[in-house]
Amino acid sequence: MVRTRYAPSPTGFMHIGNLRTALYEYLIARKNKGVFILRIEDTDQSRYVESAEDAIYETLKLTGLTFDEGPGIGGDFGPYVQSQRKADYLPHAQSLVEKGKAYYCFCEKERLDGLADERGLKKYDRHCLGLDAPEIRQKLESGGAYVIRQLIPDGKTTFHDEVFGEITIDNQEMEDQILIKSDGMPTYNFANVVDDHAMKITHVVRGSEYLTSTPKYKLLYEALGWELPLYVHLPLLQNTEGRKISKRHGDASIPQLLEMGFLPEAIINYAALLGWSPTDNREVFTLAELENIFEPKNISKSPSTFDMKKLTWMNAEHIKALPPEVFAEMALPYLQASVAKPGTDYAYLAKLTQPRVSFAKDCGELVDFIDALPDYDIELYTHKKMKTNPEIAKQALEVALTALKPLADWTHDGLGAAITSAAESNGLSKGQVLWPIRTALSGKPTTPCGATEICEILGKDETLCRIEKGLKKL
RNA sequence: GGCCCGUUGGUCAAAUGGUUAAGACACGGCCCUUUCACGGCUGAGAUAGGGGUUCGAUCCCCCUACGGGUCACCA
Repeated sequence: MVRTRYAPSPTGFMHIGNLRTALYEYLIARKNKGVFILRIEDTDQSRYVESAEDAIYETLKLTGLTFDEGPGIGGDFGPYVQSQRKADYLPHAQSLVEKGKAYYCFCEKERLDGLADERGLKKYDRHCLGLDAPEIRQKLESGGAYVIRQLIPDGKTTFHDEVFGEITIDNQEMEDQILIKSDGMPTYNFANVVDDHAMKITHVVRGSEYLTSTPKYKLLYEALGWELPLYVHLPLLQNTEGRKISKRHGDASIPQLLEMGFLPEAIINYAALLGWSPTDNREVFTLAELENIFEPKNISKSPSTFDMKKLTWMNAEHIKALPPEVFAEMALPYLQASVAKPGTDYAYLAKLTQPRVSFAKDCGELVDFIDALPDYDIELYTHKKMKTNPEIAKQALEVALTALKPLADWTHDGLGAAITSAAESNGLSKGQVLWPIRTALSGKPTTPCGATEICEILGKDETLCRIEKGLKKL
C-alpha cells in the first residue's frame, strides 16, 4: 500500500514549490490507489503561525488536493500534528542512547558558538561524548537543560533517490545532529523519521534542498532498525532571478495567485509541468487526468524557472475549458460593473468574452463600450487589409445608415443581409462597410465580436445614433 | 570555503551512441476575404567550453566554467 504525505510547517503561505511537492505526493498516492496524508510539522514553536495552518488547509481544499488522513479528519495513525505527538519522540531517542547511537549533550550556546570558524561554520566537537555514566546521571537529575545528539559513525553513506540516483556523502561532512531539543521537542529531521515510520510512509517526496541531509536520515533509520522509505527529491524551483522560490524573495503565494485571478486548475496544471513532463506532448490537464498518467520517473533533475507568462496562457486554456454557465457566473460581477445597460444579456456577453480572456476579470473592459462610446481617433477607420480609411469609412457609414434605418429584421442574419446587399450595390466590399460600422459602434480597435453582433447588443436606436456620431467625426 | 546537485533556444521541455535535435509559452510573418481573439500554417532561436572513449558523441568518462543547494536547539 502506497502511503505519501505532505508535511508542511505552518510558518507562512504555500507557494508554487510547496504546492508542487504536495501535488506530486498526492498524485503518487492516487496513481497507486494509495493514501495521501497531511501532517503538520510544528516542532518550532517560535515560528508557529496559527493562520498559516488554516491557510494550508484552505489552499489544499481549493486546489483539490484532498487528503485521506490528517488534522480534522483523523486516521489510524493520528494525531497528525507533531506538537501533539511530542511524547512519542523522546523514547526513541533514549533507545538510541542505550544502543550507543546517540548521546546526551549539555553544552551551552556560548560554548557552541565558540566552535565557529572564521566563516561562521562550526561542527560539534563531541565534547559531551566523553562524559561517563554517573556524570550524565547527575546532570540529568539536577534538571539542567540537555539535548540528545545522534552519533554519526565513520565511513561513507550512500542512498538511492528515485530522481537523482545514487548519492554518497562522507560521514565527516555530517555533524552529530540534535534529535531532541532542549525544550523537549524533536528537531525536524528526527520527528520526520519517527513519524514517517509510525505512519508507514512509503514515499518521501521533498525538495532537493534535503538531498545532502538524507544520509543522516538513512543512518537514523539504520540505528533504529527501521526500513527506509523511497526517496523522491524534486528539482528546485527558481524565480526569474534564478533563486529558489520562497516567500522572502517576494515570490507569489498560492493565495496571491488565486487573488490575481488564476484558476486553481491552471495553477495545479502548471505546477505539475514544472519539473515533470508526460510521455506525449499534451500540456493541458485536469487534476483527474494527472492522477492517471503521473509517473515519477519522468521527473527532471534540473531546476526550472517559474514563468508567469506560461501560467497566464495556461489560465486562458482552463478558462476556455470551463462550462459556459460556470464562466458566466465567474464573469458576472465584472460584466455588471462594466455594463449597466438595461436588458443586458450577461450570459451572452460571457459567452463572447470567454474564449478571449486570460482572466475572468478582464471581461469588463472588453465590453465597456456598450454603455458609453469611448472617444476615439478617426485613424481607427484605417485598416489596410480591409482597404478602408476615413474617407471610405464616411461613405460606408452613410450607406449603412440608409440601409439600417428602415430595417425591421434587427437580427444577426437580417443585419448581415442588409449590410451585405447595401455594400454590394454601392461598390464596397463587406469588410469596407463592416469595419467602419464596428469602429463607429465601439470606438475600439478590438471587440469581442463583429459588427452585426454589436448592432444587436446596442439595439437599433443606439446603433443609428453612434453611426451618426461617427459620420459627424468624419 | 567543504560537500552535493545541475547545465538542450529567452522560458518550460522531449529524445538518442548515428535524427533535418520534438513540442509548448513568449516573439515575428502569413492565412482564416468581419477586426482583435480563437484556430491553422510558418519563421527565427538550443545541446556551456575543452579533452578523451568510439567508425560515430547532445548522449559515456575526465577537467574547466557557470548556476543552484547545503553545512542551525529552522523546517
